[in-house]
Amino acid sequence: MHAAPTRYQLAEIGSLLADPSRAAILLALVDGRARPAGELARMAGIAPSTASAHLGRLLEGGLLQVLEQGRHRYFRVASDHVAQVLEALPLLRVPHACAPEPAVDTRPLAFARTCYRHLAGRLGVAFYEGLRRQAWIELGEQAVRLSTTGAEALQAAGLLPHGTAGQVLAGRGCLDWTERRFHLGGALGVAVTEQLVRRDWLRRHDGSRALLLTPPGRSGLRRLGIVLDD
Amino acid sequence: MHAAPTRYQLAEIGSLLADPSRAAILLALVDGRARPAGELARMAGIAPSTASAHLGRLLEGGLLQVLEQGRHRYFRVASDHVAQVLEALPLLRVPHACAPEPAVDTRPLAFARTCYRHLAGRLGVAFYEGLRRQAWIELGEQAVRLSTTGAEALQAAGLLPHGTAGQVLAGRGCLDWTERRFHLGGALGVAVTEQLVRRDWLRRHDGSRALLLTPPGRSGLRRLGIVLDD
DNA sequence: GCGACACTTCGCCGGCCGCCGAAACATGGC
DNA sequence: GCCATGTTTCGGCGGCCGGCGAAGTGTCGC
Repeated sequence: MHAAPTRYQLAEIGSLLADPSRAAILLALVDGRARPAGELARMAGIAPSTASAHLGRLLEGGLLQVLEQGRHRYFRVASDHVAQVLEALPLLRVPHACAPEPAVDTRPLAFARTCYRHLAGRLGVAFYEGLRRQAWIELGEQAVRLSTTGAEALQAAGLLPHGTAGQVLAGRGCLDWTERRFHLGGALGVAVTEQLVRRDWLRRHDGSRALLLTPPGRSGLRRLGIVLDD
Repeated sequence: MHAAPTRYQLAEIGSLLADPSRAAILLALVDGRARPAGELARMAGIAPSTASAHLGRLLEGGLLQVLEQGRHRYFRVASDHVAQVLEALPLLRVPHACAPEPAVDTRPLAFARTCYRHLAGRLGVAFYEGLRRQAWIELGEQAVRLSTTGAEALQAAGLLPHGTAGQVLAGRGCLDWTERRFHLGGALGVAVTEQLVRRDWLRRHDGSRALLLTPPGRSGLRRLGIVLDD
């Protein structure tokens, strides 16, 4: 069972986030990819020795996982939960009244990108809406499930990974910070997004979280009843 | 619009949580009550001057609000969002595999308590289930709404505050750390819980978050179709 | 008005922590 | 084996921050 949090637990988590360099490392990892220590040091703008210390603390604190491969050590966030909280935390300071400014449209990022490891941006919202309109997903308390017809449709389109036919994949609505609307997150969102990339409907834009919609992807999505307004 | 979080924003939030005394202050306030500075100093075990500095920082950082009343200053958390995140943060360290231990039943707290300012514990879960079974609430992506029949039923039972007849009160499913099931949170949960206390169906146990179910409360809830299994 | 009280501001101290460079350690390629 | 590369360990430095008590500001009650 979860105990009620103590001041020390809370402070320890806080300490892990409290340093700009550690925060930079975590933010570099929210896209879900695993990166080696040296690269993270460069991204955070600190010496490798310093980064090593930070990574050790984040590891110890359970926020990161490490994959050892020869002389490299690849780090990634320990769970979706971590990425989710990292994206939600800075919203605390905006006490609800976040004026709906029209916002500069930072093009490719606003159109399609990964949020943690699932599809976000305008395309992510359109995808989610398409699923919902056709009753391919069902909404729960804080979760989203594929309906029977939805599972069949996505399976037929090749958007579900192999061996998940019978499984119940749970997702969650994830609020988009550019669109202010929901898109599909959670394990289901990750699985579908991976398939979209694997089938080359979407292509990763290297060095960025942006995603490029390919021509076959565009027509494939249209066949699935997903409407893009541009 | 929300910008993508920067390392500095994240680090600043982290810094606010990083100190055990500040964490103690925040945890003392998660029940949603407003407390004066001196009391918080005692609860955290620090000198009033030290507490004053901490409270200033938490205020500045937007995590707390202050209500000035004469020579007292009452502090409370700035939003439900803050309390929600405070309860969720320590779960980060448990990397998902939280073994479902039978758990020591810390009696009154497990039966009924406030979580932020809404009803939680076994009674909270039963209440939520009762509403759901009778289709008095409708589930959305991350929100919960009263259905028309639900609004009528709660109104008739006197569990909605005055002047909210026409309003749409939004709630949310809130995962219970003792029950591992959902109960009713958000503005709707707070409003209903306040009415439950005001009508003396529930009574606050002073100095604790525990709530006592009174005999009229027990029969009232039974009339509402809420089943208690004890 | 004049204490009592609640809280804040100020100045000072001590410790923790992040930073780096140098050196050590490990791995892979030749 | 030997060098190049990736990463960690260690020592030392500097700054930040939390702690307190004393003094200052504001409010209530008589």
